[in-house]
Amino acid sequence: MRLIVARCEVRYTGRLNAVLPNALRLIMIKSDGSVMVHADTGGYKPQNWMTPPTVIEESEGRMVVRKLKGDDRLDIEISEIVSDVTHDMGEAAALEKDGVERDLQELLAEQPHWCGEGLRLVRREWPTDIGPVDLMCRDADDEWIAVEVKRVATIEAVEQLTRYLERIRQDPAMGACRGVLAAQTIKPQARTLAESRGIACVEVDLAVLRGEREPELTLFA
Amino acid sequence: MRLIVARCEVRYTGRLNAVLPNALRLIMIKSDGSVMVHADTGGYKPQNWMTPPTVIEESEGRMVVRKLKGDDRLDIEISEIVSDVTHDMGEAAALEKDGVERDLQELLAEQPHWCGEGLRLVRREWPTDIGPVDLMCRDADDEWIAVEVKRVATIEAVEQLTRYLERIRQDPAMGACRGVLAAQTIKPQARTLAESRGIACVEVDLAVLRGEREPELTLFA
DNA sequence: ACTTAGATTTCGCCG
DNA sequence: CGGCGAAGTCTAAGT
Repeated sequence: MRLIVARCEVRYTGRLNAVLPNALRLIMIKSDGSVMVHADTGGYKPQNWMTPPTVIEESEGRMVVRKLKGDDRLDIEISEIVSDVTHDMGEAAALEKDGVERDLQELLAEQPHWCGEGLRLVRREWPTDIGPVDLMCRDADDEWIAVEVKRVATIEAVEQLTRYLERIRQDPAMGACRGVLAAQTIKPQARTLAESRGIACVEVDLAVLRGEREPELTLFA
Repeated sequence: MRLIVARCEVRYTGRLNAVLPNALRLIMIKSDGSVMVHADTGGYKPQNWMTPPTVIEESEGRMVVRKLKGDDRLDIEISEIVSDVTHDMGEAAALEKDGVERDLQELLAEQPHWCGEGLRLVRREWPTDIGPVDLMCRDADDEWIAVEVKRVATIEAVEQLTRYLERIRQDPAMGACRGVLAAQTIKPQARTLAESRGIACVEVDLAVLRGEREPELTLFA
């Protein structure tokens, strides 16, 4: 990884055009060809960048980064170099995440009763022609239930599930299929829209699903 | 800006849990409190990070970054420091962009005929109770046309325009309002859904709108 | 303070 | 390789 602290002006042309006026910034060049231009503020995001695969040309006071395919182009004009160091970092193992939507879906697939009493799983990722339904279940009366799983459920999740239900119900055998929206958090507006469309809402707790915590019972029992 | 190259192990707990095994990485700390952990590959995105506002505690071989509000927490355990430098960068002027959705909307507002023959603009950002329609126009027959502008139009853009049309048509005077989806790129599924709902699709070219390029005519005229 | 919509979204999976 | 959906999305703007 190469770290250059320099006074520079940066131009990006490609999907749009963008200009960074001359100022002191960090230019980070990774060994995979990624180039990022960071200011000392602005958090997280580089002010300008190019993702691999790239071709980097360097000449006196100038660096041109091109995308291997396409017209994207980053022009860095360097007027003063404060520091320029390179570090060999070797391989860094990838990030291991836990608690994303997929984990939630897996846990609910194992314990579908959290989505509704007496539910049993028929299939995960039930295919429709507009995409897969997260969980397809049947209840004690053998009625079909389509479950959409989200970490945070917004109005869009309700629209998504509505589209699926529309398609599923076209099959006469599943004309009575109901919808359930299961999420760690359900936005109030999403809940309102869902209920107005007859879609049930279930807020689930990851720790409870894992048996690490008791489910909260009625507050004033 | 402080740049630390170090062998470290990083744990994030908050919205989810994530672990980065011990390896050589760059720890970037901006003066606004942003903390990013970058590997030498992986482009653009830090492997782990915390956006401001943060509180940073540092002790021997350990750094704890907490969000000022909330339970988010980054634990960096440092086993070896290769380099640790700080640079005063001052202020860096912001990025100036050109070619984002707003520019597209402005250009189409000036030349609404690209959205349909004989169209004239009534108003940009036409207000409805669920948000503003990008462009509201009338055609040669004085019929209303609601235009949704996107850089890249997905199925969500169609849903958005559909919601607007639903509301607009509740007004008896606008009961026949038509919808047009205008974008630089329209995804196939979005086009299919739009057309099945009677919404017209128009792909527009920024360079053509600016008169920098001739519109492509029929290929085999 | 909270919500909504855009982004050079990026990223990963699956066809 | 393209399309689609998730993301610790992030970020800016509006209410």
